[in-house]
Amino acid sequence: MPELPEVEFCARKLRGWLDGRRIDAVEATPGRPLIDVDPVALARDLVGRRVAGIRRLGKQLFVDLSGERCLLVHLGMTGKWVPRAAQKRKHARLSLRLDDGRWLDFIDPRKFGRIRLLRSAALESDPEIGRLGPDALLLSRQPRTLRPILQRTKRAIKVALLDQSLLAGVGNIYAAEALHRVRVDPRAPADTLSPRKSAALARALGAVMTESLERETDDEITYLQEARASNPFDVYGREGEACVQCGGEIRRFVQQARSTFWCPRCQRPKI
DNA sequence: AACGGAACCTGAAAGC
DNA sequence: TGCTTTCAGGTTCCGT
Repeated sequence: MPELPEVEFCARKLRGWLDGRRIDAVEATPGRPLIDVDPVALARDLVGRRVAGIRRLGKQLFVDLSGERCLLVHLGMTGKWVPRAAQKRKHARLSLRLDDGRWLDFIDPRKFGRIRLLRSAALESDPEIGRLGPDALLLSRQPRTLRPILQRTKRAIKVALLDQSLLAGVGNIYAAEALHRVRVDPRAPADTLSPRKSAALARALGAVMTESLERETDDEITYLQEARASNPFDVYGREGEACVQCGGEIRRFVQQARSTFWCPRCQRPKI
């Protein structure tokens, strides 16, 4: 599923496909992932605009457009942008024809994505955007800045890492991977991590996300649950297998209604 | 504030 | 084989 590295990968691809292009035609299907947007009105509002840049904050994508507009895109669980090959892909929800004649399709089988068109001036005051914490990848380069963020909550560290208002971009997979790498119990209260562990965790988050990003070489990203994907992770999806760090058995439990994978042997509740 | 649970969605995989 | 159930997880919302 798209977490920060997958969204960053998407942003980089979009820069190549979209940046500087003019939108000449639009096709959109009503309902999700369009939120409170009439497809016809959206098309009318998009056509003729030129793409001024692509930005990312956490899992949010910002396609900056001429005329002080911004197309906000959240990939949700299954969203991805793909250049159209022979014909429009199944599950295409929004399609853009660019001034090079090519079509770009946003496909999203499960419709968990979100797409909105906003005035640029309205971005900061938007509740969804304004609430986001600092970007996790940027923060990982200032490892000591994580501690004060974790000090703000007593919730379990795994749960805190998924809170986008504390830190933007970390999802279920990378939270588990980073905690495993620094051998922190996912149940440990966030505010009990020492300065040393907090900094190590920040670096581990940066490392696991960067490594994932470097694995992406194709034009189209393959999400983990899709048929062709093999599991590149140390603990995620590896219940019952041996821990690569200590040989212990990887276990799974449900935390805040989602799976947490961990090694009870090397991720001890010490802190 | 924190937490559990449900809802939103569909396809793949597992179970029968 | 074919039908049914379960599971996946980003986000929001609701009740406790």
